[in-house]
Amino acid sequence: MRADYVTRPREAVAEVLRAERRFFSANEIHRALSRRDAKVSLSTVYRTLEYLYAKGDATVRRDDSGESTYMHCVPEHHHHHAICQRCGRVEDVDCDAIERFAESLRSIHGFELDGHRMEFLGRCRACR
Amino acid sequence: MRADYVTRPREAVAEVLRAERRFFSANEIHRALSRRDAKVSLSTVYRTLEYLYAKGDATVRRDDSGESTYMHCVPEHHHHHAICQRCGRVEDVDCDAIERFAESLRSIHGFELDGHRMEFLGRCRACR
DNA sequence: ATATTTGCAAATAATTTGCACGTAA
DNA sequence: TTACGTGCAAATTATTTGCAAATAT
Repeated sequence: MRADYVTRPREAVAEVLRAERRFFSANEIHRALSRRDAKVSLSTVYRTLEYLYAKGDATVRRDDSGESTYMHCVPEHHHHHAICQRCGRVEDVDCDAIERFAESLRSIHGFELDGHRMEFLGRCRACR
Repeated sequence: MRADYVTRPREAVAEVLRAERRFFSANEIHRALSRRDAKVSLSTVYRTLEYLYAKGDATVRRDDSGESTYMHCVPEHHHHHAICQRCGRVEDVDCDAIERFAESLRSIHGFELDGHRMEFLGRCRACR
């Protein structure tokens, strides 16, 4: 893993990410920083996102167009996301029932489970 | 949508897809065809996959590296996939309970649901 | 005949990499 | 000081597109 140097570009990228609870593409972050004083090269944005992800400070998600998008996060228990298709805001969805169901796959299909992934797409309360 | 001309490239791509119940990348299909007599250009493979998808004869999935992968399918009810991480074989997972849970999101989070996506990753019975 | 697909080469778009230079520790 | 991050330009990878030639109807 990369060393934990505290640098201006890293702080700048992390700040953009922390500003809103939604997924950002490398490009969005790059453009956001270009608008302000804080110019950071696109490749550094990519490297920083990778770094933050490795550190556990960000989650990744491939959107439908295949772009990687990143969201700030704090290390926490396993959960799923409800993503608003209008404002992009992300809500966490906890559900032990789903976890239990996932486990039951083993008996239903003889499927040894390593992991699972779920996403709920729709409109949040505010955007409805 | 594209017209339903029956052509050698289309038949060839569909044949590869039908041969195994797993997701194929455009490249895999292209290489598979190159090995045999049936050479088809990579761009045609892409166009054909898009065509098959539009027709409802294939499903798409972005794998973790961001590549689009396609699997042959027949029009059927909504379900989820259990994907073997070793052989790539895909099993369908039906679960009304999960559907109901997804719907309940509306009351739990005030989230108006358009759709949801789930994937189970692990080892199938044969690969365990 | 004529609409449509195909192959090829060139264009895009997202991402990665090599390397000289700047900077945090 | 010196190990490590940064910027830039070039490379890579997946995918798309324009267009003339081939083919299905």
